[in-house]
Amino acid sequence: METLAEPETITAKSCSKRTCPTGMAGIRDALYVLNGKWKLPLLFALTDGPMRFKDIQRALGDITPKILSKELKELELNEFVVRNVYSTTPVTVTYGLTPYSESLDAVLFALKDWGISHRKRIVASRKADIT
Amino acid sequence: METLAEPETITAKSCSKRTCPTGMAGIRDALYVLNGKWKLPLLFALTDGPMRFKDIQRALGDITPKILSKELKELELNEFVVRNVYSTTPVTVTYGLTPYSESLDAVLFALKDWGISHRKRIVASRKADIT
DNA sequence: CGGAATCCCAAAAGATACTG
DNA sequence: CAGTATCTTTTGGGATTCCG
Repeated sequence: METLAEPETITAKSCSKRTCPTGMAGIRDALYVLNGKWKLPLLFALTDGPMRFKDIQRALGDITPKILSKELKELELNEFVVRNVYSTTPVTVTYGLTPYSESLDAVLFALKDWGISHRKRIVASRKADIT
Repeated sequence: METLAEPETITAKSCSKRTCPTGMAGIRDALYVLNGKWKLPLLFALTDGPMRFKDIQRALGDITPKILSKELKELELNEFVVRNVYSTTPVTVTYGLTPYSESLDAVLFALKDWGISHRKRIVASRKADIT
């Protein structure tokens, strides 16, 4: 996995129109790195502090070790996550967020808040259907 | 496609810990509705106003009509998009954003901004590699 | 133009088992 | 515990063709 798609040179410094190439490219770049079913939930789970492999697995519910391992590696590659190994017996490994990962906070929170309020809306409209 | 995953009843009203079940569920709910490669770019593209099918296709680059059609239907189902039909000959169809879709603005902007600055970071570090 | 229909493929994700 | 290895399934997405 690479860290980013080919860098289509972007010239504009800022964009008034929201669909300007830069804006669209921004969306796509972000999605390119945060793709898949697990990366955002994973990052969110780690915001409380480093966790061990098995604990992450439990926190995310039904992710298999294979997938989890792969996702963690990709997050490491993109410098969102650090892997720490402790020489206990048996060995202990934790995964924690990097300082750079904090740059994603706005995205994470916006997404979380929206998800929560969206669910409320859906639930409310379902009740209305019944009534 | 349904509009939301099964409504695991959430009790907590607010969360101090970021990884509390509600927060995690929020992320997953959001991702459930905004999944795939195209939904966010699509919503972003429409923020400048309604567009016709073919124009959307061009704006997104290489999306095929089949996929575009499917994605638009899902966005319609979730009340982010409205389909407008004009009885011209041949018929004209436009897709526009609903008021509810504005609730996604924070997500869209956060994602776009992050993507832009992330690219800058990558490009800068590549130059550093060369130097 | 605005799609639907059909066929096809690669990649993502899951199940299961196994190892140091 | 912290993963790896294999295998299988799913599904997202693309190519092409065709129709009103």
